Amino acid sequence: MRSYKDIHNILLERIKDGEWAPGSLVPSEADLALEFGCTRVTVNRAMQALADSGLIERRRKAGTRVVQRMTRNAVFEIQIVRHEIEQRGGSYKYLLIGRSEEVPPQKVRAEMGLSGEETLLHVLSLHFADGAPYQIEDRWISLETVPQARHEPFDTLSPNEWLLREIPYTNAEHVFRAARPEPKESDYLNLGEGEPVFVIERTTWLSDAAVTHVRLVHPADSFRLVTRDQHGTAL
Amino acid sequence: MRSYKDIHNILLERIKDGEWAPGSLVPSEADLALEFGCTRVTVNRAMQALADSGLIERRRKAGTRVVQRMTRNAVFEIQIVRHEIEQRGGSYKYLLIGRSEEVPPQKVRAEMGLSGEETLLHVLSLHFADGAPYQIEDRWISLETVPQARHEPFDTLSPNEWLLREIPYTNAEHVFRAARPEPKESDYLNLGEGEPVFVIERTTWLSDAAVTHVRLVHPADSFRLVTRDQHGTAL
DNA sequence: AAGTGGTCTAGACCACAGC
DNA sequence: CTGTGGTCTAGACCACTTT
Repeated sequence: MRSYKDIHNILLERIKDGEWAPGSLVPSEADLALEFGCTRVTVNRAMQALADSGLIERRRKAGTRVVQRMTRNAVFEIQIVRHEIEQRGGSYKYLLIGRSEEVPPQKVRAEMGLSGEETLLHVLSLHFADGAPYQIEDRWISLETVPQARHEPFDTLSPNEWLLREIPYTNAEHVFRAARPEPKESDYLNLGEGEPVFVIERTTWLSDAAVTHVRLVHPADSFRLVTRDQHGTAL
Repeated sequence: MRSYKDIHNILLERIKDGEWAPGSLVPSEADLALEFGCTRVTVNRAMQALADSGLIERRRKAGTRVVQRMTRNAVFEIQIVRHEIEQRGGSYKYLLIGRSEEVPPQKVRAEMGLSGEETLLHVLSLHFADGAPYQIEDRWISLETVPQARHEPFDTLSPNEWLLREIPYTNAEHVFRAARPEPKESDYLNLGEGEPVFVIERTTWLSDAAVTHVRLVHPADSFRLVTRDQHGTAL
């Protein structure tokens, strides 16, 4: 018996091997159903999986083609800083530097899509790995969207961890950059002369309502972001 | 009539709104089928989509639970550098600096999983946006996996573009870092004093056979990597 | 043993886009 | 108008895993 996963893998091989070249038309579902001795629905499931991973494009009547555009997606996982460090066997420490309610600078307001001059919760903190500064977390939290944050001291639990626990679902936008550190940052991170920093800026929303904006600053010499993408093993 | 997409969205809302809290058990397929007045298969498709995007976890007999794991995925798209620049309305230029067959340094061999001392094709080139250096492409190509590359001059078509066109499918691994530029790089990119670089290292495979390893170096002051993740709009 | 998800079949109707 | 994909139903059997 051939499952739709089997069929998916067979079709995948044909694309990989170039048997079905990029841009070429592949047989119709009905034909493939005949070939594999199964229902059209089963073939459909296999093809939909391939379409989801972006390897084929399907249009009614026009049929199914192997994609020509060869853009690839890379996925990386954002997790709690503490887990990130502990997973590598490192020892983790958290330090709260400051916590206050302020009107954020224009730049932050723009990122979060805020119009007025509302005050947000501003939390500045440091994360350490094995005793060395690992990350500055400079965060703004919307008290309108997340009023519970007002009562959180953030003295032992980082905003990063608290938010990921509390907020059930979000959309996010990330910016990654290399940069020269600001003097303060250089100080906090205990950076060597001329050492750049790796900056991640993330804004998250809960159904169109901005939740938080954070600037994460890492020493370049000890930080790298890694992804491992396996296009073929999905499903 | 309720399609599986409708059901998917309804269930998604329940997770977003916290009606189904993280870690909680959600009703069985049979129950939901009753609620929505459709077949269990239809509910199954909706739930599988949610499981695929990582929002729920399903185990036979144990049932389906909203995930507690607090990680988020960010996705970015790898595309041809030329398109990246032209899409922003910039003018693109390509310059080949060097092309030779060499034994790569140990570090590259390790990344690509090469054991022997085989010679690879080494191509060094520059990509310009609006006349300014945008990216150094320092690339090694396996002539075993991609023998066609031997006959490519790469004088007008970049390896980046050629490979993305020719190689139908790969797995990839990325490393992102901030770094101080090497003197040569600083020279090629025409960097200001003390300006760091943003480095992407990518290795790709075609079914376990290493295809290529590339080091992409960008001036930090003019480069940022952006992702926009919409957890909810998939499917 | 029993409950839950995983998947298949056979047949059907619809939606869309080329012709 | 017709071919192709998109999806649903009703019923069935199987595969896990927990009890």
